[in-house]
Amino acid sequence: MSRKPRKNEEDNGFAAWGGYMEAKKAKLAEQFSKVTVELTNKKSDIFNGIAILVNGYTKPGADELKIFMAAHGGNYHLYQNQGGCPTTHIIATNLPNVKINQLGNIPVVRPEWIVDSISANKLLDFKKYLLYTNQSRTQPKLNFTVIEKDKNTFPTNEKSEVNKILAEQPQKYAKTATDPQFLSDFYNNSRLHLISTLGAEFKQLVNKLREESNSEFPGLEKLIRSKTETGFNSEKSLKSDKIIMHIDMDCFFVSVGLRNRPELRGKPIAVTHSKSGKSNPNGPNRQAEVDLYVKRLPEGPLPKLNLIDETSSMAEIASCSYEARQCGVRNGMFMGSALKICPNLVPIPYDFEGYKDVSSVLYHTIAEYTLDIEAVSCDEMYVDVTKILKKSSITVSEWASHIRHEIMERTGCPCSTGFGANRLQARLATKKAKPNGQYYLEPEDVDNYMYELPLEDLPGVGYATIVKLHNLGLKTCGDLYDISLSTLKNELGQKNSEMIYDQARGIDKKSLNYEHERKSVSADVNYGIRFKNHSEALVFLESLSKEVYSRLSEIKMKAKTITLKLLIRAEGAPKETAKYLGCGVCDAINKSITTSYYLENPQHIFKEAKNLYERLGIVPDDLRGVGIQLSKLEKISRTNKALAKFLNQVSIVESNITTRNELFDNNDENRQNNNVKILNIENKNKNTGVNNNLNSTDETIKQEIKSGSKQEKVTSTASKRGRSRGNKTTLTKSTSNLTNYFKHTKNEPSTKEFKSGNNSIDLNVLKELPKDIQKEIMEEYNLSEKVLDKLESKPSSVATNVEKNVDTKDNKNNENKEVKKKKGFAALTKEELKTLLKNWIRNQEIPKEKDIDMLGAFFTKLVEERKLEYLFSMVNLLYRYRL
DNA sequence: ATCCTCCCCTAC
DNA sequence: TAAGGTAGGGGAGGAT
Repeated sequence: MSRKPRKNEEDNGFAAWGGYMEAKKAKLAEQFSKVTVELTNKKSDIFNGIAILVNGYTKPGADELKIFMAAHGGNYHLYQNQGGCPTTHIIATNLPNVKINQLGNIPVVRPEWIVDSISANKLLDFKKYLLYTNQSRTQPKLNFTVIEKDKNTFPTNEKSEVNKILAEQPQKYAKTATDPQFLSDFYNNSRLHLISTLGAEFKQLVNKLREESNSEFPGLEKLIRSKTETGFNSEKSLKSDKIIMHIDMDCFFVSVGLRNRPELRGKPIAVTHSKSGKSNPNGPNRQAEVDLYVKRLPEGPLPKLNLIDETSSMAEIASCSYEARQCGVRNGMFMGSALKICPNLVPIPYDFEGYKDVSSVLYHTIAEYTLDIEAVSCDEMYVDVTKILKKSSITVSEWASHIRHEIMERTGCPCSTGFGANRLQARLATKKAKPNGQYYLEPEDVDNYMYELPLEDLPGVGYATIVKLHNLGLKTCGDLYDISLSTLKNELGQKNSEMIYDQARGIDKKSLNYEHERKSVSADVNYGIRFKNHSEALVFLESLSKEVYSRLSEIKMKAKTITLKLLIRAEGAPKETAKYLGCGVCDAINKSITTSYYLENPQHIFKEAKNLYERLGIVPDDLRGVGIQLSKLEKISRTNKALAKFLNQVSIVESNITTRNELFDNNDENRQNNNVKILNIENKNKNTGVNNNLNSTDETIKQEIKSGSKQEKVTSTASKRGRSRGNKTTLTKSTSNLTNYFKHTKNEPSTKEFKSGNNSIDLNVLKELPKDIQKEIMEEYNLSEKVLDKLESKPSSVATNVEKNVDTKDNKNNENKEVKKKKGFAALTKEELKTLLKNWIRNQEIPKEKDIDMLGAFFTKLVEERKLEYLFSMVNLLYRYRL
């Protein structure tokens, strides 16, 4: 029964690794402490010819690695083979299965390679830093056989539906969603995806900057100083309570693309995937699809479709220059169509990294003046400049010139700014200011300006709304002045009518929203979806589940509602779409379910998505689009509060140990009082269990514990079940409850478990419990002592989900051990975590704050995921090794 | 009334 | 060839 700590095993614990990184980081601290606005000084050329792509979470993080590469002559790729330049190395510490098949023959290297190379001031051999030591540099380009090989090469989940079905795949892949590489290929090339994700990122950035702000604005201070020097004309008073600025980059993608192509300035330019303006001459006849599309449009003016012929490119124009707009070219137009009205139109490729960089500079530039920013998208925001104008006493026009000049200087891209008393007026002013201009729609001009304004210029008035308004005979905002609100309501509904009614008069009651709160997370693919059968569709659904989960976990949230969004080929629509691999004319089917538990891992999401999919009874052949949306979101506990939260949930009933600090305070007095009696589980996460069969009365177990001088208040569902309780809880009763817990919270059976009727108990957990509790459980289950003795001789390994992906054969491999440590607690084996905790306690080491937070987060996760067996054994260890 | 689900619409 | 995503506001109509 002895659970003595093994000696000297794995002395390179987490703390040691942390120290390693700290030392390296300290040395290079100045290089990444600055915001990305500042260009890092070139330090060396050691990474000449190296182009890295960072995959997933790494330490140091992607932002830091990016700066390292920039400072030492290397390239940083946002997506594979960016700009036609081959990616030479993938940097990762933890590669989810979903991404393994996407890497081709590019070596996957741990980030220490970068850090160590910089420390050594020379390029070290990356082979020593390979994430997977048996990865071959000479692997041929991704094909079926390689996928098979990869299956053996990388640790993958045997049960994975993906792998099962991959094995049944035919030898040939189209560039469709059945290709394992498809999802990343698609997202790496989707402008709309980029726009969406960047938009969300910058909203988050504003939140973060506001949170971390020390209320110092160096730009503003400098402006105030220079104003007194140069004697700007001061403005006595502002024309409205507030002055709102709307700022928008001019044809953003084009401007970024032209930074390094000055020779193209002044020409009609289009950012598009199409190079030749032509599509496959053997493609399908397009007329049938166009006809059907027109047929399904609402009554009203038709969009321009006459420019589509059988071979012109249907690649969309993401952004076009003002010269192109003069010919009638518009964003979103097909390249082939645009070329017909503008034969000189010059196509330029996307530069996704450039967009990101320029956006970042834009936001950080504004943030030097104020944080009263509402991010709209990567190239557009609203800013309350009232304070800026008051403090610096400059005019709207002076400020506009100043900030536009600064943005041009720092980004190389022009922007336009509009000003007004509210966001609507500011926004309309920007429209007038463009391109590369500024305009202040002053209060006294608003009425005149609005009267003439076409209704389609109002934000929120799009195609469908304008059709309805035109059908009512309404063209301009002025036309609305003669109409009653109720007439409008019949067509447009309550809120929309009020909004348009107000806006037509220049009124906008909505104030700027500085703190953005996410309400949903989704991942949609309506391109390249061509499935022959349900299996293919489900494989894709599984990878999409992982994708949407990774987005959910990035924002540290969990969800209660999942919506499956499908596009189905419309009746009569040709099977082969006009646009290559497009979705064609479709009907949308959405189905959602609100779950009784939190969706917080990819398995949950896939399970529910699969259910919804099956319930919809789709013909897989007709599927043209798939999306998963998660809503009813809730924040997962913040990591820095995680341990505290955990300790509230699981009160450690031990004489003096009640707080986080005391838990790790290893003084002698405490050690003597460590007569651990029982864990007090206060289950606040009623609905977080993965186990749907959880008996609700067993969900909440609260126990009153007598703990030294402290006595805690109790409300227990045990009493509802008629259990006897007093204000003292005896060991026996507590243990009963604990035993009960084991019976009902088991989600998936562990590898080693004992069945007793419908109940099962994990022997490894049992083994970790205090002896007296063990005894009682064993009595209840009629287990003999021999069971545990047997176990004692074998290495302990509880098969929890936490460990499933860890390849045990790697345990002897030091390099891989180090890898695991970097992944955080969730990826450590039980033994490794045990050793880590043990070392902390034995060495009387006070763990680093971040380690404690990480541990707390990990424990909280275990509670929420109902991996209580694992949790109990870990917590128990904390006490045990203190004895 | 108020909520929920399933849409539709709009914006970038 | 081509990369037709994503979040949020809101309405209709049924459930409570």
